[in-house]
Amino acid sequence: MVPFPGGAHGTADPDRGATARGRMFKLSRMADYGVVVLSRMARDQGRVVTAYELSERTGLPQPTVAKTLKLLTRGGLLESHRGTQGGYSLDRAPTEVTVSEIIAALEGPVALTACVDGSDENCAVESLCPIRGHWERVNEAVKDALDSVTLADLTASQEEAAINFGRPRDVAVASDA
Amino acid sequence: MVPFPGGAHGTADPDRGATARGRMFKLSRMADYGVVVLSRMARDQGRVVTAYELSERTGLPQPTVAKTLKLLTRGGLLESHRGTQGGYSLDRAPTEVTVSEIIAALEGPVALTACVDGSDENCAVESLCPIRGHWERVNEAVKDALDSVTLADLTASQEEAAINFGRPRDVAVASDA
DNA sequence: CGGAAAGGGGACCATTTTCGTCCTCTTTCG
DNA sequence: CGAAAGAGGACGAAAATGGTCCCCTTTCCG
Repeated sequence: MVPFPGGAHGTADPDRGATARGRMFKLSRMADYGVVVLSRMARDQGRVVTAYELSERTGLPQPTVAKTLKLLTRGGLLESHRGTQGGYSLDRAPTEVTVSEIIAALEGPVALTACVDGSDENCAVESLCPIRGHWERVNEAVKDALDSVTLADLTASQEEAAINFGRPRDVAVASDA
Repeated sequence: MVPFPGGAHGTADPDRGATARGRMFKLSRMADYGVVVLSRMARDQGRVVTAYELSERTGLPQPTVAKTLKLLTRGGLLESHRGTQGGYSLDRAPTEVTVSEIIAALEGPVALTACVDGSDENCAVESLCPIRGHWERVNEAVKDALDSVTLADLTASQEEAAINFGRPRDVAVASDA
């Protein structure tokens, strides 16, 4: 299968010599698509675009883009217009859309472990479990972090980003908080 | 299989009516184990314990605990002692161990998308991709958040937590912005 | 000096998630 | 009323995760 290798940003990375296998906080590919799509929409903010047009413009497969758009709509990030001449529009300014919302729309609400979010069932080590509920602190921290970054932040200076393709990532380790 | 239902905190949660299926930032179960194990070790800080003892004390299966301990050791969070009378010890104070480190040891370094961490390969929508490198900001934010919570924070007032077993989750996903 | 108690490092398999696609229904414009 | 869109969900293939096991090395102790 794999219609376009590695998705939007290439997750095809069979082995890396890291400490452990994966990548901590692996953002789902859907979320990635979400941002790509939203960013593209931000360029003609307010305008109504169809899923098909967006798929063309982003280079992502149409069915996937459609799915993404549906989820973003449910999440309250897009306004949908049905019927002929329909499509989707971004009615909020990119500065008003947080990454947290985007991810929440595509992956569900923020919650790290099961015992964080109200499932009081089957904790096999109930009596011993020393954490019980303390992941919430972490949860909060992450949520706050995600709330602090907006779609606009991600979209900003995209030209620059295009130019710097292949750059050493000096950008990292910015903000203090 | 499923030797002990739902792992340390119970991930058995077939369906929830949330916007999307999953749980944003699903922390891997390994990380959960890691914290459980480390917390238990923190109780007799400095003392050397065997994987077997820890498995008994936490209620988690021995092989899994062993694996977890190995990873934590590689990650530099534990000191291991081989041979008879060997075991593991926590030589840093719980206040000096960040959640970020724990997760990194068990899941790999912080990185949200592939194009964040220096892999400049196969971005299917290279020319169109408006983000290219801007996830780094998010990445940073999350990393910082994780750096700000220590093992001590998670372990603190565990008695209290035990009492609040089954509480309504007012804490979760609170904060506004 | 040899055996038993530990940990080290992987291989391996089963289960769970994720994701990408498709199909059918509803809405709305012309 | 018909065509162009979105809504919603079912499904199947592929990938990630997790849990176990096995064999090797180290070290203590008799």
